[in-house]
Amino acid sequence: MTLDFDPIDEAATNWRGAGWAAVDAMTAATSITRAHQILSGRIDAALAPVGLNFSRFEVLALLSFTKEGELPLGKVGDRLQVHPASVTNTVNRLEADGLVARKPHPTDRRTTLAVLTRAGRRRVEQAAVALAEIEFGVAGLTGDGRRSVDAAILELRVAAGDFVAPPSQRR
Amino acid sequence: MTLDFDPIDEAATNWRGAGWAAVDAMTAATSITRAHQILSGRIDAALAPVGLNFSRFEVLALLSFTKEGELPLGKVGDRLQVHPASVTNTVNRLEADGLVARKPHPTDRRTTLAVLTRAGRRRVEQAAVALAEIEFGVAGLTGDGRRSVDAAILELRVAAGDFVAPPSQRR
DNA sequence: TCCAAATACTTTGACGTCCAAGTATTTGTT
DNA sequence: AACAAATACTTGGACGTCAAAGTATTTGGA
Repeated sequence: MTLDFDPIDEAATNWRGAGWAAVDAMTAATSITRAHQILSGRIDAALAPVGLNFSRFEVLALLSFTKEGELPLGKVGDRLQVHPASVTNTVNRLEADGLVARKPHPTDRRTTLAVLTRAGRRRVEQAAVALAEIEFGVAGLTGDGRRSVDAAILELRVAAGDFVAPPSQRR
Repeated sequence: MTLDFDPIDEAATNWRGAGWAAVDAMTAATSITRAHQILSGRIDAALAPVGLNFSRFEVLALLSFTKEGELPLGKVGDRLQVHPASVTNTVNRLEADGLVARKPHPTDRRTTLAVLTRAGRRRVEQAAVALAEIEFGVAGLTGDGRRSVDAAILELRVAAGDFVAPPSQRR
């Protein structure tokens, strides 16, 4: 299945040949798309034995960082930048596995809290270890590569309005 | 919805606080994941008025680069790095829209060819223009940023075995 | 005080992706 | 020549994502 040429390089050549514009933008977008494919495959493979996928892991990790191990579902969606319906779905599955529980908000009855259970806390620790072992799928990226990816994508995220204040200090 | 802090920066702080390893790998992976989210949202939005999504566009573009405007479904999957079942699904929809047609392979009866129709060729041209207009969603990335993303991800793709020969010359 | 608008979550449905299994055909070996 | 293995595609099922609509509750004015 391995090709004997760089498919992105090839695509760039084809685009130029067809007289299509924005070739450098196309290669950047394609690179990012392919990188995501690679990472997500590796990450889900590493998490499968632990009984999680990346979405579920992200929710558990987020909860584990809070003081009480709980957060309104809406906040979870905001922080992870996913659709409310996806949060509902993810929390449903985590709840079915006993890794989080739903709890009514003490003062706002519209709101539901996701609470990390003891099992959930154990599980997220295992998952963090599993992910660290595979370096989050970025094995192959050098330190320089990682930093330049972070920096470049920071521009993109800021331009996309992910957040407003300048980053305090990215290390 | 816009946060007043960088969520990835925040995550890095939390990970360090929890004593979890591979923080720099985590931020790189998260950056790429988020970048993909941003791009794919912008790209699909730009393609929707044209009546395509990115997968369908990729298939049409690939076909348009071939001499005859046709390719076996398996080759399509190889080049676009997607699962055979996804190719079947995508081609089904393109066929329903009259943008490609299926045709038996002249000598190998196991194989099916996807052939670009005249409507398909018109459509892919429109889509290419629409994508160029939004710079493939990477507006916000400078030229330097695009080049460094390409270069870094090239390492990753090579390490992942996407292709074997060294890139001829990535500009 | 009252009520329209905003907010929070869930439900339903359309799509997309992958895996696993099934069918058809070709290849490679004996 | 015969047949097991490989190849090519499709089908069906599990999951994930989002959009739109529905329900419940709270907010902010008039």
